[in-house]
Parts: sequence; structure tokens; C-alpha cells
Amino acid sequence: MTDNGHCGHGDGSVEMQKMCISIVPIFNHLNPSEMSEIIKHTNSVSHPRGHTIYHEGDTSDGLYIIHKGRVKIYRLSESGKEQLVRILEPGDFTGELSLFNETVHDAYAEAMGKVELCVMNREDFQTFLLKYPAISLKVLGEFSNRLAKTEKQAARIAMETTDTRIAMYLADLAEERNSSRIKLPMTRKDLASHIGTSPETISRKLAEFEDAGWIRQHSQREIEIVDMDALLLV
Amino acid sequence: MTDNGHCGHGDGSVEMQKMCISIVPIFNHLNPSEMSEIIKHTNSVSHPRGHTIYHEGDTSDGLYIIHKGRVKIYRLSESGKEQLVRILEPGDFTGELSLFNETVHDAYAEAMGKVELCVMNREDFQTFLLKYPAISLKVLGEFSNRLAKTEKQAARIAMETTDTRIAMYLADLAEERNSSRIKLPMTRKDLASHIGTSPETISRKLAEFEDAGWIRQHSQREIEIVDMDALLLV
DNA sequence: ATGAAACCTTGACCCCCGTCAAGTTTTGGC
DNA sequence: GCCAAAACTTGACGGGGGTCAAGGTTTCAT
Repeated sequence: MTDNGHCGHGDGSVEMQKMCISIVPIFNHLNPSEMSEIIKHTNSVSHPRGHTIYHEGDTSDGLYIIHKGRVKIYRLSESGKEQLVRILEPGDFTGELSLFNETVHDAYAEAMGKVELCVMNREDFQTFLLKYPAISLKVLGEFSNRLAKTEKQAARIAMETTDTRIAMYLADLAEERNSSRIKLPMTRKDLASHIGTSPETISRKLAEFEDAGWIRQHSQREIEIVDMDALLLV
Repeated sequence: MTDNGHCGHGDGSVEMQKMCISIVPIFNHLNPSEMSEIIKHTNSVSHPRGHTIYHEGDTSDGLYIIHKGRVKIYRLSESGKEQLVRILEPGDFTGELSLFNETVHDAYAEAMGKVELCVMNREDFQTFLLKYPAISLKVLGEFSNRLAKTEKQAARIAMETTDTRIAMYLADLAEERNSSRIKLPMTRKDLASHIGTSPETISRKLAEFEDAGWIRQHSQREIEIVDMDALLLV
């Protein structure tokens, strides 16, 4: 189990848990009475910045739903290097992998700032899946999205040059946010580990892109894409 | 839709389809009458070696269950290079990604030899998921396995050296087959694209491993692991 | 507000490995 | 069983980018 230094337990009013459930795509299609049934089976937990929510090797506590704040999921490679897998935002959930396999977690979850979560235990979640099959379809949809995204990511790291990966990351982010001015959601170090390069290379490539007139770096985290077409030609 | 040169349709006796369903983990827990209900909603299809079963950009036909033969799933990167995602064997299924997202396929499926499949259309499959929620749990389990495997793969390609990736691939294969003598399931080219390197590098590294006394190459595809511990130390 | 810790940038070095090429072996369709 | 096509091996070469180092900047806990 996670070594909980001091994570607030049970400070969850029904009000807060209600919000928690109602913002999650996998539950928010249910009717009010079904929702309150589910709410009864969740607990609120809060973690301070930097706190580990679960460890590789932990057995599954259950399903974690992010209510406020952001959570970083990463894994350690066999040689001990950290790779950032993804960042969870409010409405996202995690903990699922070990929910269905009876295996231990194979990744780490860490609070990137103060985080509030709703937690549902494994058995209750599985019960709800059987009772309300529509939830399963939602979760299946979410899984298949994630699988597609992860496979795409793996293909990119395997086949594209570093320039291309960085350019595509920026392009994806811009598309996701619907804006050519974007704010990087993480440090160079984390970004580097996510796309399979080094922080130094990121700095250098971004400087190159700026010299070429494709982007403008307004601050370390703020980037404006000036010429998307050129950027995507590598 | 896929350009079907000549793939046998409807040559599926009920007998054959029954076998098809009964070997698939996602269905084989059902009782006989439920199974025959499902069998009624599947069609048999066969494809010759090299034939494309579905294309990137195809809309989903449904769920494909491999009955005989092997199927190679690959994707083309933005820059046009091929990456092998995975190889399907009898009992595996595919086509799922677009089943839940209403999106087009983002990968290719190709018959590696003569292949026999059972196909179920999208609507029928979703109906069965709602009718028999236990199937959903099975599919969720399968998805979460695959997600875990793909994330692990992405982390490896991102963080490990080429030597390590090749060594780990061999080690994984040996563990999967429970034998230190393994037969590579694919060509050097496909293996290279799978683990993010070039065929030449694979040849060279395997030669190095053999020189170091860690493996023995009995033939191009037959490899015996002599010193697993040394191999995993890179 | 302030100092320490974390983060970012830039330079120098150099090695890993991708690419091209040419010769050899294996595969599989007839 | 044959022969063309595909797959594999080995060599040579060069550049992309990882690593180490040093100095500047931002962040954040107190």
C-alpha cells in the first residue's frame, strides 16, 4: 500500500462526491438515483503536491477518479529511467489496469499539485459494471481511445526523428486546445521522457524551430505556433 | 471497404464457427445455448497470404476473431514507415478500436499466411455486450492487458538502448513460450519495426550476443538463450 | 520576501546506429 | 524440386542526438 504521509480521508461531503461522479464521462450518463447509489460507494481523498498516490507493485485499491488537480502517471524502465505515460486531469480516471487483471500496478501515480480524488473499490466497481452494462461500454470506449493513443505514441517514438516527434507533440497540443498559442503542461524533463529524448535536445530543437520562424517562445512554457505547415514538414 | 480479391465467404459450416467461438476467451465462458446464439451472428471468412483484411481509413466492419493462421497488425507512421504493432494468433481478436469509437481503423491487418476468421458485425457485438455483461468484463480484461503491454513497449522504445530492447524481446519471448530455445515469429524487418530499430542492427546485435556467448543462433529464426542473466544485463 | 532547489539553456564531445551497398542464404509458389 | 523474390549478413560511412558540464532563470516553501 501507498505510504500515506497525510492525505485527507473522509473530508468528502456528499456534495463533493456528487460533483466528482457527475463530471466523469463513464458515470454522468446515469440517472440521479443510480448516481446516488454509486456516490454511496465512493470515498474522497486528497493528496499534497508530490505525493505518490500509488506505487508500482501496489495491489489495486480500486478506481481513482480525479476531481481537482492533476496527476502524473509514469513508469520506471527496467534500467531505472522514468517515463511519463500521461497526465490526468479532472474527470479522468486511473487504477484500471490492475482492476481487471488482479495484478499489481505497473506504474506510479503522483500528485502534480494538490489533488482531490474519489476512490471506489474494486469489488464495488465490478458490481456496478455488471449491474449497469452501459458503464462497461463507456469504459470500453475510454480504453480503446487510450489504446489507440498509446499505440500511436509507440509508433512515433519507434519510427520518427526527434524533430518530428517534438513538432507533432506541439501540433497535437494545439489541436487539442484549439489554439495556436499553447502552454506546455509539464517540464522539459517530463516532456523529454514522454517523447523519448533528452531535455537538452528539447531546448535545442525548440530554439531551432524559433530560428526557422515556425514558433515563438513567449516564455519557457508558452509557445505560439506561427507556421504549422512548415512545422509538420519536420 | 477492403478490396477483397478472393476471400472465401460463407464457406463456414456451423461446425467451424462453433469452434471459432469456443476457442475465444471472451466467449468461451458462456453456456452452450448462449454460444449458439452468438454463432448465428458470425460469418466465416478466409484470406490468402499477404491479403489485407482491413485498411487504415476503412470504417469498421465489426469484430474479427482469428480461427486459423496469423494476422499482422501494423500502422504507417506519419512519414510513411511501417511499424508492426502486434501479431494475432488463433483466439485473438481485432477490429475493436473502431468498434467503440465510431472512428475509422487507424491500422492495417494483413494475413501472414492463409487465415480463417469469424466476423461479427458491430451492432450485434454491442448488443451481446449489453445482454451478457460478463463478456464486457472479459473484453475489458483483454483491453487492459493490451494497454499495459503497449505502454510497456512504448516506455522501452523511449528509454532503453537498442541492445536492451533486443535482449528484452528475446527474454519476453522465452518466458512466454517457457523455453530458452525460441523461434522468432517474424522477419528481421518486422522485428526491427516493432522494437524501433533497423534489420541490419538486429543482425549485428544478435551476432554480438552470440560472440559474447549469451545466445546461439541455430538458424535464422531459431535462437537458443544460453545465458539469460548476462543477456539482461545488456 | 528570500534563498535553496529545481529547471532551463548552451557548448563541446563523440559514439551509437541508421543508411547505402553488395554478396549470400532462405523462402515459397509453380 | 526450381528459380525468382524476399530475407539476411557484413562492411563502410556519417550525422543525429545523448551525455557531461557550467552558468543563468524560475519556482516554491518558509
